[in-house]
Amino acid sequence: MDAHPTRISLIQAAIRQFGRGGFEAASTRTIAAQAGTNISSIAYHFGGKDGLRIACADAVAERVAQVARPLPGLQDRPDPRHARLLLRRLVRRIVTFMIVSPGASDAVAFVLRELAEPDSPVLDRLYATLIEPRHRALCALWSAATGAPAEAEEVKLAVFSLVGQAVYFRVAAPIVQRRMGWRHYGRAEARAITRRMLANLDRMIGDGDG
Amino acid sequence: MDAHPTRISLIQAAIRQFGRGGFEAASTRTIAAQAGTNISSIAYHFGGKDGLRIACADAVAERVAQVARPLPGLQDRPDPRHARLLLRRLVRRIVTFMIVSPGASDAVAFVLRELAEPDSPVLDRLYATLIEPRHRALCALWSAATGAPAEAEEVKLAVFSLVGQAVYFRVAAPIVQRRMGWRHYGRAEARAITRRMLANLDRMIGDGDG
DNA sequence: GTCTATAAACAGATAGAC
DNA sequence: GTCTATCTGTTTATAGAC
Repeated sequence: MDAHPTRISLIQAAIRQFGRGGFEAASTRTIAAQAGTNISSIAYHFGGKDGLRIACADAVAERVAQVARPLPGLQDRPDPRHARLLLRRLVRRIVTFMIVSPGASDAVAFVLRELAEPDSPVLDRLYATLIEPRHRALCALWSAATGAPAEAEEVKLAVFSLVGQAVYFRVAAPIVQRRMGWRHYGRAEARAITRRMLANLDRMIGDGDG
Repeated sequence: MDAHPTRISLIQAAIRQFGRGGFEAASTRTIAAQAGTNISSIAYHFGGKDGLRIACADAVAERVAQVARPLPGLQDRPDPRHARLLLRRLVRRIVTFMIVSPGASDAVAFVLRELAEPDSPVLDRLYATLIEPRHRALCALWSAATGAPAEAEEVKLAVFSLVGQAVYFRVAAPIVQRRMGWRHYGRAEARAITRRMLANLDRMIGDGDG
């Protein structure tokens, strides 16, 4: 909420550290040092390490919400061709965000770690603010593109399949890059991944019933 | 290598703990207690916590190698229809292994954590023994099914897309289950995921050039 | 091989100066 | 708000009894 510079630096450093080795592996000392401030600032601004964790979850959720802001409203139901176009645009945006934007690696790793932990203290928060609304929106678009009901099991699983691919390309980057012979994720690599994911999307949507 | 019972118990407990909160979050005390032995056993059998980490990586790689043993040899090149059949069978097997087999959750989480860490001490090992050979085999099958060259960029990315979906369904299980309204991953849930992934596979392979 | 006891380094939290 | 200093508990590693 607050735009205090120390607060922001701490959150940024914490997402990085939490994303790399996990919450418990990151030490408040390292985070504070990387943020260019003192350890006690964490207690002052967030009440402790756990408070910092929550603040990180909120920060990521808010950042993603801003990137995904111009999503078409759920109320207007586009025709199949338009829905497919919007889905393609979203896939492009997701891949671009995840692959090329700096810092996305740590943010995605942080979120996935929290999502994987069954009793993470921020799981409810992330699900309600980040996962659920966006997954629901994608299901609605998928439904408009294919004609299947938006809340059908098949549709929900299809959307998970799609985002799962993107998440994997980001999180498993070290081995993907090694297998592909890539030195890093740059524009060319992002383009190749985008091409593949768009092809997957088109085929999964098919000509109707998927 | 050794079949010493304490060794095995320790590895099993360690994979579980490493998979849940990450390597650094797991304490040797907890691991030893869960294995029903003393902390010092870790130093004795593995030289220390790092040695245990390596032993875990080898254990998972070996276990997967056993499950994936009856893979068709790379030298014989099946015709497209047969290749598609084999791919479908492999998808079934992968989902079954990941979703329903007990303990797979922790093993997958452990491996993914190591793969995500760019300078994990066991990344090279896991890549060489677990990732590369299996990815290569899948690419060969994909090639046989579609006609595309096995080492083409598109093919390698397609295979990553496919396994990425399965990994995501496993690792992000808490939110998948919440969104799907599932209480856990059982036979019915595994069947639904398998159905979706087989549909994805069929469409991605298409009628040829994918 | 498995245990107890302990060492040395590290963690997060906090009291209080400024 | 930010710092230093310190408290308390926990970490891994290890020495040595059995």
